[in-house]
Amino acid sequence: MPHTLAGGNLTFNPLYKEVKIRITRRLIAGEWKPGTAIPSESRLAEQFNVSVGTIRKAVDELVAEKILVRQQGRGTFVATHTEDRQLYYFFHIVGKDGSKEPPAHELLSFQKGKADSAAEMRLNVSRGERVFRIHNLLKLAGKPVVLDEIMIPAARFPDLTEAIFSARAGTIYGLYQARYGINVVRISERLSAARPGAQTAGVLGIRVSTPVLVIKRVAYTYHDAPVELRTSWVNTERHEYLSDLWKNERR
Amino acid sequence: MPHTLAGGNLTFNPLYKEVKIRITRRLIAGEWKPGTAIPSESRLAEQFNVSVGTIRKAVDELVAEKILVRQQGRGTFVATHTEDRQLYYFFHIVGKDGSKEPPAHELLSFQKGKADSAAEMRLNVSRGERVFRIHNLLKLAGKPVVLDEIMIPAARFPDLTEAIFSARAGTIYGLYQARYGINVVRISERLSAARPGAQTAGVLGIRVSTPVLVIKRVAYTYHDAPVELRTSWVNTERHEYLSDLWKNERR
DNA sequence: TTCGATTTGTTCGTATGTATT
DNA sequence: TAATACATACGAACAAATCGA
Repeated sequence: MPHTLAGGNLTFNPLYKEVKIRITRRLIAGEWKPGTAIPSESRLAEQFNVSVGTIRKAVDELVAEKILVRQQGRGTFVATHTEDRQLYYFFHIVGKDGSKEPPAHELLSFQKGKADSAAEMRLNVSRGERVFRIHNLLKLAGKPVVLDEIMIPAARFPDLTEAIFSARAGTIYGLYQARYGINVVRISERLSAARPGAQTAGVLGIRVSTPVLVIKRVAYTYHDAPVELRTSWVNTERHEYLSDLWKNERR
Repeated sequence: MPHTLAGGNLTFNPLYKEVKIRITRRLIAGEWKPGTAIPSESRLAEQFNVSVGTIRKAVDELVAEKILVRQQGRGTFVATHTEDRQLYYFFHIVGKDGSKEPPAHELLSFQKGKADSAAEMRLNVSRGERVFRIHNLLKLAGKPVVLDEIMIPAARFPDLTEAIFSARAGTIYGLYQARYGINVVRISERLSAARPGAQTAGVLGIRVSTPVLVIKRVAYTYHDAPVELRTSWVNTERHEYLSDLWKNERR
C-alpha cells in the first residue's frame, strides 16, 4: 500500500520519517520522561497504524542520535544524562597517557546578568535578556585542569538558584533534563589556542605565558534549538582534547 | 531458518555482521576499486546466500562508516577520497566567520628517515624503521594557516618520491588510495595548545609568543590499522577547529 | 529453579515506489 | 520506454534477553 494517509503530508516525507517526527513531538511534550520506557514497538505500530518495521526504522535513527536507548528483552528508554553518557559523549578531555576520568566540580561563581553579544549571537536571546553566568572549575586527579563559563537564558530556567545548582545529584545536563525538561541532545565545539587572562591562569595554577586551549561550545536540544553557551579554558600540559569521530560512537 | 552456515562461525556473530566482514575482506583485497560500483544488493544476496534485507543491513553499516556510498537508481560505490570528502570529514579548520574552504598546499620538504619514538608508538613500526617525513604548508585565503608534518612508513609506500607526491592529482589520501591501495577510513585526533617553535612561527608568519593549536592525528585503514601520523600546528588567530559530532555526519 | 509472557534482535520474503541509464 | 538499482513498507517467524509468577 503506497502511503496515502490523509491529513497534512505537505512535505512528503517517507512514512518512517513522519513517525520519527511524531515520536520526537511526544518526547518534547514530556509525555515519556527520561529514564522511562516508551511503548513497545508493537504497541507503537498499533498507535501509529504502521508496521513494526516502520517503527523500527524510526526508532533506529533516534537511537543513533542517542535520544533513545534500546535494551533487548526490556524495552526502549528515553536516554538520561548519566555520568557515563557525560564522560563518553560530552566530555573530551583525556590525560596524555590516555586516562579518562570523571572530573570533580567546584563552583566558583553564580550570577544573573545580561546577555553579551556572543550569547545573543549563538543562543537565541534578544538584546540584554537575562542570563545565568556560572563559573565552574573542573579538577582531574585532584588538580585544576578546566575552567568553565556557562551561560544559559534565565527564562528557560525559572527558579534556578546557586543552591539548586550546586545541590544537583548528577551532571549539569542531568539537572537541565530532570528539573527543567530541557534535554541536551547535541553539542558543537570550536577550539582555538590562546593566552589565558590573569584570572584564568590563576585558577588553573599556570603562568599567563602558558598557552591554553579555548573551547566554545553550543549545546542544543531537539530541533537544533540552542540552550547553553559554554566557554572552557583548558590547561593542556598534562591533558588533551580527544576528537575521535568514530571510536566512541560505536560502543 | 536459523543461521547454520557450515564453516568457521566461532565468534558467533549475527549473519549480517559476517556478511559485513566478508564484504570488507573483498574491499581490502582490492576486488572492488574505489569509485566503482559493488554488485547490486540482489546479486550479493545470491552470492552470499542470504536475503536482500541481510545484505542491506550489512551495507547500512559500511555506509554509516563512509566506506561505501549508496545512490538510488545507480548502485553502491566504494568511497573515494575526493576533495569534498576531505573537506567534510577529515579537515576541521574553519574560519571564525564560519567559512569553509579547501586549503592550498605548498610542499616544504620531503625526506626519508628513521621513525622516532612517537611513530614507533602510534604507528606499528619497529625501532628505527624507515619513514617518509613530509612538511606541508596549508594556506587559506592565500595566507598560511596550518603547518603539517606527515609521517608514513616507507615500507607501505614503496616507490614514493617527492615528484610523485607533489604531482598527485587529488588529495593526499586520494594518492594513498589510488597508488598504494591504502584506504584511510577513520582518523583520531588529540588537540592541545602550545607555543610554536621559531621555525614553525616563521612559516606561519606569527610571533613565537602567539599560541598555536597542535593537532596530533592518527589515520587508520580497515581493521583499525594505523597508516599515517600527522602533527599540525594551526594559527588560530582567524581560524578554529570545528568539532561537530553530529551535524556533518547527517548529510 | 522453572516457566511463560513480553520485548527487542535477526532473518526471511514480497510488493511497490523512485531514481538512473 | 524498459530494465536496473536502491528506498520504503508490510508481514511473519524465530532467537535471545529480561522479568515476574
